[in-house]
Formats: sequence, structure tokens, C-alpha cells
Amino acid sequence: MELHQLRIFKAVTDTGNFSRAADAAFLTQPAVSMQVKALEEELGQALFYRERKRSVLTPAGEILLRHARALIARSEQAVQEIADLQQLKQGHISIACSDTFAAYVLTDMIGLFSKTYPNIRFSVYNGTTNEIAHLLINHDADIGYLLLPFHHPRIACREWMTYRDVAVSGSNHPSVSVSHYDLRTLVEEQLLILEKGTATRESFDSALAQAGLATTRAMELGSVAVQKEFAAAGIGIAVVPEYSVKIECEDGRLVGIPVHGLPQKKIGLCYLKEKESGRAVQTFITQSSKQSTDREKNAKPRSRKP
Amino acid sequence: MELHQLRIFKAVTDTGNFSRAADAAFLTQPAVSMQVKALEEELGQALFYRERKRSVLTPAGEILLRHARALIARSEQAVQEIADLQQLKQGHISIACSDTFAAYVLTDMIGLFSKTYPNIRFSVYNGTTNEIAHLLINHDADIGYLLLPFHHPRIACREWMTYRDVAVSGSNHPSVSVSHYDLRTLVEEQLLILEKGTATRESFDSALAQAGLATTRAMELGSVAVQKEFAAAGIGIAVVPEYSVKIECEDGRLVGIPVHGLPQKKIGLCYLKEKESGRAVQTFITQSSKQSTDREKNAKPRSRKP
DNA sequence: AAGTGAAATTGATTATTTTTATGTGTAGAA
DNA sequence: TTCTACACATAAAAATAATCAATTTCACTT
Repeated sequence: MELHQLRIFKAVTDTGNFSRAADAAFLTQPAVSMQVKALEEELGQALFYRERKRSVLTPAGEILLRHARALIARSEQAVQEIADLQQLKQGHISIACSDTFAAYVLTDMIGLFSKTYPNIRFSVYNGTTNEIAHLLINHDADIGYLLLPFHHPRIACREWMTYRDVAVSGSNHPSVSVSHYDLRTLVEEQLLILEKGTATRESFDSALAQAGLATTRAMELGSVAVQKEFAAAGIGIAVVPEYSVKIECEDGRLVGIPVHGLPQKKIGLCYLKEKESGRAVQTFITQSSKQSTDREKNAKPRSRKP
Repeated sequence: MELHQLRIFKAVTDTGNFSRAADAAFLTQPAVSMQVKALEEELGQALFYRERKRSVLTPAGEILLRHARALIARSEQAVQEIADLQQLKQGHISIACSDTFAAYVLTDMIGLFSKTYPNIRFSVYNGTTNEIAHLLINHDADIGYLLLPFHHPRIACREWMTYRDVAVSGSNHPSVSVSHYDLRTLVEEQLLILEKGTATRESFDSALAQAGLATTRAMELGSVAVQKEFAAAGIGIAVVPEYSVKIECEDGRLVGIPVHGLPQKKIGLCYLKEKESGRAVQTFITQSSKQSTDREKNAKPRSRKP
């Protein structure tokens, strides 16, 4: 049984007549006869009572018509839904990144995108750099954001944004009066740093190692959100990505202090080399890259309010 | 889009691999490639990410797979349902006849048939001879039962059962003592006869006319059921088909009195000449004709109980 | 650098579908 | 009756599509 045959069959039921069905289907009458006959042979029984003027459905024909209608409609629906994918009327974008990036950068990107394309759904997976790579390779994520440099034979990266880590403290902390740190002064403080195994921590450690320094008093915390809370509570100085404390610095809950000697860091957008992204993903990248340049222009990572 | 293509597409998703799909579908790998490519071109986007070892569905592919599964399953269901028609696992029989025949003959026939084939549904249409013919011609009824003789260019009849009309009265009516009527004595009675326009009435009228007689006191009633009630109430003598009063004669509610001079009547089974009946209808005819010969053997149209 | 696995490509071959032309049967008209 | 018109069936030729066998490409792997 083929849809082609069912379309012809349906044309006969619509017109009540093989010859008119042939016209409607842009075929000749014998072509219609043969396809109907093929169906009848496959099903083992007649589909029409052939009368002089019209053809009337047999019981088997009635059953087949019911299914044929459903089958044809559903095949058209499939085409439509797939077309909707192109029109961004539906779709799904799956993103892999660190929880920090998700919480403080992705939120805005997705929020803006969803205003324009409300029917595109999102999945966000958080993980380490390695986990992000696996998500991409297994097609569980369409794109990822991770700390550069990153090299993998099947994954391509492009620079997405740059930022620095910044020291923050609560606004009543003695360090408020400090205009900046360098690494040597920084390590003297009670530090609040991220646990091992994260890219942020590794880059911090290697910066210290390069300068021949080590932390004197460091407290390891599990997430940037916790670091911020501890800093706000005046427990110590947190070293966090500047983008994660933009709002708190602006409203004065936290005070950001630049650290000389910490390198500028790059986050890359990455995706499978061989895989061409769908339109939804492409559009998301385009739109949010516009947004991100805007954001960077307006960014005032250092701001103190009295 | 053709089911053929969807079956191949599904084989690829099942095996994750064009080559293995080819084996599964008893095709060569290029054949699979071509059909998938044809689908992709029709839909305007790729269905698979082709990787070295396996092929993974794109978003469009996911959507198509969902529909392909449904389409394939439904096409198979259609075949199954139509096969069930042959197996008498489902079906529908539509019968046209007089309301009297339906009430007193068809009931048993359908009851017995439904015991064997509980999933065959019935429709029963009541109408005059002419209406029955129209029902057949419009395929609204598969078979009909009507009073013979009946001639129509497109309808074939075969004799189904014979019966006589019989006079019945309530068991306390004076006529109880009469052993039989002839037409002359019958017309002297207070008669309960069927309204004009029915075959029963016409045959009665023509029997009287042939004998040069006319009713003296006749009451026209709308149905045999009403005739029987009036007779049981002692209002007069009803002339009704013997098969319609079999039970009442046996249990004594009514007394049947033969009428000499009324002809034997034949009911025919009829159907469209050119139309071959479905298996359900054929089986119904076969089974109920066995039953009807049985019934006629046991029939005791005249029986009086004290 | 050679080998491997999976899919694309190509040209020939085979099946299938469609068309053209014709036949059949019936209903209605001459 | 015979003719004509209509609707479908049938048959052979033509066109189209699907398949196959052989080859190539491509990205790894060894």
C-alpha cells in the first residue's frame, strides 16, 4: 500500500467516478483503474461497486477511506511541521555550558530570543568542559559555551566574549577602600575560590603558579552563587567572573575590585564541525551575538555606589 | 512522500546505519541512500547527520520519524481491519424489510447469527416494497425481504419463505368455536385489517375482489402489533400473517383460524443483481436459511389450547 | 601510507507506472 | 433493433522510477 495509491483512491471517492478522478489527479483513467486494482488485489477484496454512472464504496472501501483520509492528512502534517521548523514556528535548541554562564549570560540571551520566537523551546545542560564536548558529540546539545582555548578534532570554536575575573567583597568589608589588587596582595586576603575541577579555578591556579605564588587563606566553594553570598556576608574576597556580579556591583550589594595580573579570559561558542546547525540555532547565534556586542558596550564591570 | 520511503527511512533509524538498513529492507545501500535523499529534498532539509559509524536524526528527522511510525502502523491497521471483514471479526449487515417481518422473523435470525458472530453489527430499515428497492439500489441496504412477486431490472429475488394469512381473535370471542373461515363468512365479521399501502392489505383486497366480495365491517389499523392487541381485546377478527401470531396462538392469548380462499404468500430475499455480497452477508443468508427451514418444519400455525 | 567502514555517485538494468489505443457492457436514443 | 455515449477494463508501448553492481569519496584507524 502506497500513499500514491491512497491519493488516487481518495480522488475516486471524492469524484465518485474513475474518469473524473483521473482528471483530478492529472492522470489518465487506466492509470486510476490499475492503481485501484492493485489496492484491491493487495487487500483481497473489492473497494468499489462499479455502477454505470458512479462507483460506490464497498464495506472494505469504507474502512480504507477512513484510513486513507487519516494517512494523507498525517503525511501532509508531517511536511508542515518540518516546514515550521524552517520558519521558526517550532523548534528546539539545546545548549551546554557552565552553570555560571547559564545563570548570568544565557538567561538574557534566551529571554530576548524567546520574545521574538516564543515557540522555540530550550534545553540547557550544565557541565564541565569535557562534559560539554560529549554533549555536542552525542547530539544532545546543539551548541556549547566553554572557556578557550579548547581543542577537539570534531569541535569547532569561535570566540564569543571576553571577560576578566574580578575580586568582590561585601560593601562593608575593609577591602572597599582598595582601588585594585595585584596577585601578591590578593593572596594575602581570605579568599573565596571555586572548587577544583572547574575551568575558572584552573586558570586562577595557573596564574598564581606562573607568578610563583600560592593562596594563604582560601576557602573552596561549590558555585559562584555561593561565592557571592559569602562575599556579600563579609566572609572574604571572592574571585569570580565579572559578568556574574554585574548587577550586584551596580546596586551596591557587592564591590568589585580589579585584579592586575589575572589574564583576560575568552569564552568560545562551540559546535560540531561537520554538523550544520538548524535555522533555529543559527538564528539564536546571530541574534544573541548582536545582543552580546551591545551588552559588552554597555558593560561597566567596575562601579561603586556609596 | 511515499510509505515506501518512510519504511526505508524507519529502517535507517532502527539500524542507525544506511548499509544495515539496506539489509533489513532487502535492498542495496544505494537504494536506501537515494530514497532518503528524495525525502530530504522534498522536505528541504537533512534527516540525518551522517557520521562515520552511524547516522543520527536531525530535528527534522525526529519529527518525521514520529509521523512515519504512525503512518506505517496505521497503514497496517487498515489492512488488518479489512482482513477482519473477511474473517467476520467485524462487519455490518444492513437489512430492509417490512416492520412485521422485522418484528417476528428477523429477530430470531439476527439473534441466532449474533451468537456466532457477536462483532457483526446490524441495521434494519423498515419500509414498503418500493422503499426497500430504493434502499438496495442506493446501497443503504445489503439485502431485503419483500412479498413476491417482485420485478425490478436491477434486483434479484429468491423465494425465502411461504406463509398464509390467518384470522385471529381473542380466546373469549364467539368465533372461537369456528373451525375455519372462507372468504364469504369472513367478510361478515368485524374485521381488523391493515391500512392501505401495504403489501399485506393489497393481497387481501385483491383476494376479496377476485371472489366478488367486499368487507362489511372493517377497521383499518396501522400495524400488525395493533391488530393483534385489538383482536386480543375481543374487538374483532384480525387478518395477519401466521408467523406474526405463532407465539400468541401457542400460549393461548389468541386463537388462529385458517381462512380458506386466501392464497399462500411468498416472501423473497432480494439483493442487487450486479453486486456481490460481502462475506458477512453471505454467511448471514446461509445460516438463517438453515434456520428458516428448521423453523418451518416445526411451525404449527394453528393450535388451540383450551 | 595503507586500510577500513560508511555513504555518495554513476551507468546499466530492471520494475513499475503511465499512456495510447482498443475492447466490453450497459443505458438510453433513434 | 441498432446506434451512440459513458464508464471501466485490458493490452501493448512508452516513459519514469527504482534498483543494482561497481566505483569513488571521505574521514578516520592502524
